[in-house]
Amino acid sequence: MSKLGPISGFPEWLPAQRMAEQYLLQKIQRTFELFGFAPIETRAIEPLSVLLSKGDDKEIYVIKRLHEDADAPDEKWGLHFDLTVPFARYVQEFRHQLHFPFKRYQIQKVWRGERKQEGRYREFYQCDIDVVGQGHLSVSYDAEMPILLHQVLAQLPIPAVKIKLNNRKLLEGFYRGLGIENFTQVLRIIDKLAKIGADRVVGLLISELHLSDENAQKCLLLGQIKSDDLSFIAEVEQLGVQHPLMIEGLAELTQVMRACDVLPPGSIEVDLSIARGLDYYTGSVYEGVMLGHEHIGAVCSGGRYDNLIASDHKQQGFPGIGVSIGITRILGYLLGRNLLQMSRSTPVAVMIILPDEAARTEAQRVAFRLRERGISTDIYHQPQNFGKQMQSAQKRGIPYVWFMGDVPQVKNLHTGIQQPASIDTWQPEACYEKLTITLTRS
RNA sequence: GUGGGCGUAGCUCAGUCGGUAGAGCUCUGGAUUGUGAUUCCAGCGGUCGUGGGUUCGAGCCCCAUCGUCCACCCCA
Repeated sequence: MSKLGPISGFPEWLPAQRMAEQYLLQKIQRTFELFGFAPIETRAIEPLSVLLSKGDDKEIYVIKRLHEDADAPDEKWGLHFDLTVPFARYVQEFRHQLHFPFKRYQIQKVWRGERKQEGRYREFYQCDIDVVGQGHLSVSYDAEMPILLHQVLAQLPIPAVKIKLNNRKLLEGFYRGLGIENFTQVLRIIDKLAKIGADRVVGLLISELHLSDENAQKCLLLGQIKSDDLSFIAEVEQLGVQHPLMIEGLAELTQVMRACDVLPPGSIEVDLSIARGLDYYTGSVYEGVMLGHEHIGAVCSGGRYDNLIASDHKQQGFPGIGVSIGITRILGYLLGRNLLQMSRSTPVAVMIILPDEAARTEAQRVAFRLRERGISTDIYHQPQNFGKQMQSAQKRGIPYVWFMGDVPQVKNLHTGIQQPASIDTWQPEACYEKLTITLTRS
């Protein structure tokens, strides 16, 4: 026991906080299923070769047995750093048993070796959905993603999330139309626009990538385009760049924006500075930020990947699209700033007051019956003043206490109302039955 | 990994020029001998992150180290 206390980047919550986390995870899971996604879980580890093939320079934790033979085979494993790469491997492995287009969700922990900061962890949950097609995948799925994100996030007790939308083909075509080759480098710099501003972006494009003043300006102008309607089309065309890939991207983006008409105003916008990770995205890309809390970065993100899942020699490939919700980032931030109020720190809905030891048998009989009826029930651990017992219940947020007797009574600790109650019919009021979470301020 | 800020009670922090360690909240007990939240009283709780140095004397000054936060990098 040399190392006690927290390990940096590996959060551990108190019961009330974990209940809040489970609450969010359950809401998310239910919405994923509403949209027709099926659950899977992949193992925590993958061969290093799988992780490294698409992972760029991710910080990966390598797994090793303590008593591993010195001459053990070379196969090395690592903890997965996201859920998309393991999913790609999974699809390839089980492709003959899956139905395409395959819609799946996956809610699991992932691990990254990055340095801890607010909103940034080394062990955290990702809530991931993806759709994978065989040979072809309709652009209508590109539109389903932001709609789903909005419907999931809008019902959670968190600040409003704005989803930003872009398309890699549009950007790449535009840059190619200008004769720029190092596409991903330009993306990397344009992506910083919101953070470092227009002047420094242009400066970097010229100094680091040796773009001409004119090209740097055009890249900036493209990156500065934002709109919550279709006006971005004219703005892009006005820049006078021609390229087939750009036209294609523009058309896809338009189709997605049109489909998002069902969303309330202000919940989505086109933002041509959004690039996302530099690795496998090929078309639509998404990123969501909490309004008023943009500094912690994206709380959800994703995009289309047409080449992530390698094709069978003669067969067509498996284009996919997906998004991920960073529930640990959201929750860690809100809890760290005390922006969430949980109504209780235990699932218990009613606690039975224990007058003396002789009453324990009766208390257990009452508890048995209430639990049988699906009511989370606990018995106070020792005989004590009723005041003490009630105070204890109140501190843990338990909404009701139960007084045994010839005519049993139940008291609501929120309202102070005490009434006769029967173990066969009493129900907690709906608003007190389960944990409630409220967002304070913001 | 690189650079900067900060480490004092469980939490938030004060601590003057270097002179024996403080407050609020929390927690425990009592006022209140079976019905809570308010109020009042008392108590518990610190090797001042750690190690070294300067000094008659260090929470305070110096060095190192660890932790943490911020920026870079990258991302949920």
